[in-house]
Amino acid sequence: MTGRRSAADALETRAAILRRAADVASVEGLDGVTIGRLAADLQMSKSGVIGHFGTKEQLQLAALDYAAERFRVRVWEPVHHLRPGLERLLGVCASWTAHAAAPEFVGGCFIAATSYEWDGRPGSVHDALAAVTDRWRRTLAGEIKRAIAAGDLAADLNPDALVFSLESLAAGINPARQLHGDTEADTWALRAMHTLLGVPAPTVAATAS
Amino acid sequence: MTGRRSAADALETRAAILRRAADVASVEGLDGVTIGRLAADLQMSKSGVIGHFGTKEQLQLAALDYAAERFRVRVWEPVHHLRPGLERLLGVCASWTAHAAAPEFVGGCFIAATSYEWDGRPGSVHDALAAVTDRWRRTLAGEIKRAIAAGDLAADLNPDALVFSLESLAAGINPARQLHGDTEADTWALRAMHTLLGVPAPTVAATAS
DNA sequence: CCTACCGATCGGTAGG
DNA sequence: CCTACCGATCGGTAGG
Repeated sequence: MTGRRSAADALETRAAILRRAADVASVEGLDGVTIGRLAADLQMSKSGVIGHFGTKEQLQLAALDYAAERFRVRVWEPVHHLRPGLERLLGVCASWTAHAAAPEFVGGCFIAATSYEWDGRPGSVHDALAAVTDRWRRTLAGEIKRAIAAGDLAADLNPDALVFSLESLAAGINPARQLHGDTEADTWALRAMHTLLGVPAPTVAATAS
Repeated sequence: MTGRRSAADALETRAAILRRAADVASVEGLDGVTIGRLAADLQMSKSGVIGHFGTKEQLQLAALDYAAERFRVRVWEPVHHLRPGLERLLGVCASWTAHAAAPEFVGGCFIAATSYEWDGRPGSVHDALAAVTDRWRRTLAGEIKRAIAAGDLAADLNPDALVFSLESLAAGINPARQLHGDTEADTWALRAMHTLLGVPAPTVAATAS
C-alpha cells in the first residue's frame, strides 16, 4: 500500500493527477490547480504529486497537453475520416459544439476556459496555449480553404475571419450554459457557424455522439 | 501624509483601489486580485486596502460594479442617443467591438475575462456577474426585437440566439488579440455580427471613438 | 489610514 | 511514494 511502486503504477498515478488537474482547471482555471489541493483530492502527499512533474508550471503544461489530446479525441477523431473540405468542416462544427455542450470535465471546455484566463499573461503556459490553439486554427483554416477551392464555399470568404468566428462561438457555449442556463447555446452556435459559412442550417439529428 | 484623512480623500483612495483591481483582474482574473498585491502596488498597508471593503469578496464585487459602469460608459453611452431598434443595435456592435480592440484595462475587457473565469464557480461573484451580463443581454434583446417589429430585421431571427452570438464574438476579440496577435479581430467580429443580423457589411469608418 | 500580528496555505526541498 | 520541514504569501483582525 505504501512506498515505491512499479513504473506502470507510476504512469497510472500520473494520469490520475492530470485528470484531476484538468477537472479543477475547467472550473477554477489553471491557477486553481494547487499541489496541496490535488494531493488532498487524490489522498496523496504533496511531494507525491509534484514528484511526477518537478514544478507547478510543468504540471500546468502537462495538464494542457492532456486536455489538448482529449479535445483531439472528442472533436477531431470522430470526423477526421470524412471527406476533406466542406463535409469535414461541417462535421467539426457539429462535434465541436457537441463537445462544449456535454463536456468531459466538470467545469466545461478546458481549452476555452484557459484561453480566456491566460491570454494576457506572459510565460510558458501562455506560449504553449498559443501553440495548441494555433495548430487547431491551421487545421480549420485548411478545411475552409479546401472547401473554397472546391467551390463549396464562396470565394470571397475570409478564412482567418471565419476561424476567429467559429472559435468565439464554440468558446461562448461555456459561459452561456453556466452563467445563464442557456441549454440551447450549442444549437445556436452551430446555426451561427452555418450562417457565417453561407451554407444551409444544420439538420436536427446531424450529430449523435 | 499619514493617519486619517477626509471623506473625500477616502473616496479617492477607494476609486484608486478599484481601478487597480480592475487592471489586475483584466490580466490575471479576479483571483489574481490579492489584498497584499494591491497594497504593494498602491504603496498602502493591507489593512488600508481591505478597510474600504471589509472582505476580499466585497472588494471583488465592487471591482465588478466598477468595471460594469465603465463598460456602460464606453459601450452604451456613445450610442444610447441613437434611434431605438436597428440603428442603435448597429451602433452598439460598433462601440462594443471598438471597446474590445482598445480596452481601457491593461488585460482587455474585464467583463469578458471574468465571465469565462467565473462561470463554473458558485458564490456571490458568480451571481453578480450573471446579473450584470443578464441586464446587458436584455438590453440587446430589446433592440433586436424592436428592429424586428419595425421590419428592419427578418422576422424569423431568434433574438436569444443572436444575443448569444454577438456576446461570443465580442468576447472572442480578447484572446484573439492576446494569444494570436489578431489585430483585425474587432473588424472580423463586427462583420460577423452584421452577417448574422442579415444586414450589409459595415462601412470602414463607421466608428471613430 | 498605520503597525503588528494570527492561522492557513502556497510551492518546493531534504532525506528516506 | 512518504514525513517533516522551509520561507513566502494568503485573508483577516486587534488596537491605535
